[in-house]
Amino acid sequence: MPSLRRVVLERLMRYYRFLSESGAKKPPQTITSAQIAEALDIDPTQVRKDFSTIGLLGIGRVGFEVCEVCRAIRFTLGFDQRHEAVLVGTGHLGSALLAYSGFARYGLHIVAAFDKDPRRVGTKVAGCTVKSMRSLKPFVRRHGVRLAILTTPVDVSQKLADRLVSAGVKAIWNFTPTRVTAPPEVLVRDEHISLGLSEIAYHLTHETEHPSTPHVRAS
Amino acid sequence: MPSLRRVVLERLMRYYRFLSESGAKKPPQTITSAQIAEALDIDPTQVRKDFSTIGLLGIGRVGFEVCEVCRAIRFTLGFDQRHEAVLVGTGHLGSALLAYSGFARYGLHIVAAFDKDPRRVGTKVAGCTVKSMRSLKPFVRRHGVRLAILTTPVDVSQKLADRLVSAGVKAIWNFTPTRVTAPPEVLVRDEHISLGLSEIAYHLTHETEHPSTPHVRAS
DNA sequence: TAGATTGTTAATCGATTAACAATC
DNA sequence: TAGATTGTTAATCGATTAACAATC
Repeated sequence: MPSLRRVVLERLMRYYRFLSESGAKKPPQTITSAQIAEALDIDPTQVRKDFSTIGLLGIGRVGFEVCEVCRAIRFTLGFDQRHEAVLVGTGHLGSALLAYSGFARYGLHIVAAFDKDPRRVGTKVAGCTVKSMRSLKPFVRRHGVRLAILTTPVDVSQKLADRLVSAGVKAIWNFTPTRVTAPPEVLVRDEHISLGLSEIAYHLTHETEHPSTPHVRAS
Repeated sequence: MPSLRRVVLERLMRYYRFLSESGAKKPPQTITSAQIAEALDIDPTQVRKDFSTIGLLGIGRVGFEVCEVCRAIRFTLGFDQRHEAVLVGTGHLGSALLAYSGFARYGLHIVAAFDKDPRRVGTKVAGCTVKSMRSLKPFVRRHGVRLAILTTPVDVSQKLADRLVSAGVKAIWNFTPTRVTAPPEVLVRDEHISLGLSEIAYHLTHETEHPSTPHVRAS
């Protein structure tokens, strides 16, 4: 299977969230691409194409089996695998992520938290004991952790990333406002809140000028 | 000026962050599109095209004046305006956003926080007194607030959005994992963390299979 | 069977990149 | 002036949408 583009992965996630949630309420056995498209504001052809990309075949005149779709997406995105992560920076955002219980259903488990502040080291955040930065690299090595979540305040991001990469992580989920680079084989996903802000601020500023601007949904 | 696409707005934000940060250290008067492109991993032509879109002209053989670029981006994205926002939901993530001091430089000011939990109402979070949900609509109306930040746990998002829209907000910044819809003139920007997770989980799952996959940077 | 829905190819659309004359 | 850099048009690339025969 060729490697999937980011836009496709994100749509797969949206399908999965929609189907697994609505399935929880009242399980419909099957669903058509048109119904999914309607709910998520996506073109029905796009839905069928995405499904076909991950090897899902529908049934003519009927649609797709919800369970089968969910299973295929879980398989493709690797939700049934166990992904262990370390989190660095136990400020507000770090605590929020530690406390978030929704990750487990996607196979993500934060196994340790680290902080530079000695007053925080040893305390518990969301049931997770905060470790000192000194123990970061050995921990990652010893446990073979492949994902690091960066929620440090500022400016130390790149150095931290370098250390993590040399310790062996294969992906960095960067919530700091600083850009981070890594070798090609290490995925860096930036979640800069300021990117969202650009769209918000622009809209609020120009909203009165262009009342008829067609609505473009984010995400 | 025609309305700018999301990708353009996000690139403008990245230019702005880079130029205003690097300018803080050691102010170079001018910078070339190639230098910006190099730093941000963007095509130099793209940089020039974006600048030309917002009416910025460079100087042949020299490049662009950093201050002028920053000013033009600030003007276009509306950072010099004052944007007031209410925040709904003072859990971990809500607190993190309230405590984040970086918004002000983009003109964003969170003027009030609201929570359903009576035990939280009246307490202070990051210097902001938490108000009851009953007072949300009147507050938005009275102060003419145009942006709402949603950091509630789950499932109440759509109802809340409807109330906020009827109270007059023009944009919703949605950090909840639930999809929210609004009339065309109201911008909804979703910051679903799970979308990022799709890319992370996929990479971690398939990383060993495709060691030679070209590196695509996020953000 | 008839008709709704799929799977896929072709057409369109938009965004990115290349090329290059104009400019300082 | 010579040469580096811009601004813009044209070419490419990729993603989305339309069309429609195949299918259940």
